[in-house]
Amino acid sequence: MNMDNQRKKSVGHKKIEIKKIDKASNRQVTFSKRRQGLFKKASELCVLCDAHVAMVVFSPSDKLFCFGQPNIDTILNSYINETTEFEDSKTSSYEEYNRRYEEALKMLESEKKKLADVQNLNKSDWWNDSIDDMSIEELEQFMESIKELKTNLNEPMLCRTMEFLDLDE
Amino acid sequence: MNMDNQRKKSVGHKKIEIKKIDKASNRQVTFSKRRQGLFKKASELCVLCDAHVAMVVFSPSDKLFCFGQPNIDTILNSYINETTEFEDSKTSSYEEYNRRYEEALKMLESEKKKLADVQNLNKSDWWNDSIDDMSIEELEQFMESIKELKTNLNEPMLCRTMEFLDLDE
DNA sequence: CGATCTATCTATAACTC
DNA sequence: TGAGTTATAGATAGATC
Repeated sequence: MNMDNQRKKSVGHKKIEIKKIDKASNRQVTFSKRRQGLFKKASELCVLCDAHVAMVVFSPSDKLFCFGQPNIDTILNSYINETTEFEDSKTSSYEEYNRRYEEALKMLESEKKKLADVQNLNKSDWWNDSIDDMSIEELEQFMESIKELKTNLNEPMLCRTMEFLDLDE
Repeated sequence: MNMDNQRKKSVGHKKIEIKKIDKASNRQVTFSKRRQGLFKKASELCVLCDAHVAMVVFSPSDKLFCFGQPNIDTILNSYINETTEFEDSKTSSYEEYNRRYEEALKMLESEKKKLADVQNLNKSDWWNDSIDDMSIEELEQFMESIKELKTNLNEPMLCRTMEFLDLDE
């Protein structure tokens, strides 16, 4: 059965016991490979099943890896909201403060982002941005904008707009 | 090679394409199985490599599943500390968390206020403004905007834009 | 390190009960 | 539905470069 062991380039992978890998170098290699695999599985789960996954991984050497589909912070936010809803008064104060702190931070981040967005929008440079950078939602909103704008346009303006859209190139 | 197909109890698993599973029941089944598999892999990674993993999963029907080794909140907290600029990530006292929570709340309030101000300042989103209020220069600039925008629009978007401008009323 | 290889092990798609 | 079965697809341990 293994008479030709001598010509095998590799023994293939052996069954391993699930316990901490002793040798640090091996542990690091295995971590890299399996972390990759884990993220791949997570992304497949998202695509196949329309699920949302957020994952935070600290390596043996405490390096940070994240995965988030569609967006890690959004999902963590949902998680925090969902869990704080239930366990309002029965969690320990420590955990409770942790949660509320996290929540506040997340909201802070989100508010900052909104602020940045608004300020950006008002830089009056929006028309120079490539639409390639727009998300679906942004595009939808953009279409809505165009539509509403139209109702505000007077006749001459509309004509000129049409011209521009139609003519060059 | 497959002469005894008729006695196979199962065809085994077929290669599948990674795209959203159409049939909802299949999607749910696949979700359950793969979610289990994902959590198992995560736990193996933790044990084998001494890693820390936190995972939050929302099913297609938005049911929540969590995984955390050693503890999901601890890890998420580390993640938040790591990704935010706060430097003292190893404080752990109750008072410290409380202080930071209050601090975050204050910042949150301030950010919200700024946001409100900015939005107020620009109150009307531009597309809701009547063009009656625009100066000649603004109108010229607006036309230039439309023109430049057009060069950035892809075909489908342009069509939809034209539709909107053309259709109603 | 990190990429590649390959024999094996493991996860799982389709099926049955 | 949920749990079990089977054969195949996919992940990966150990080696090599």
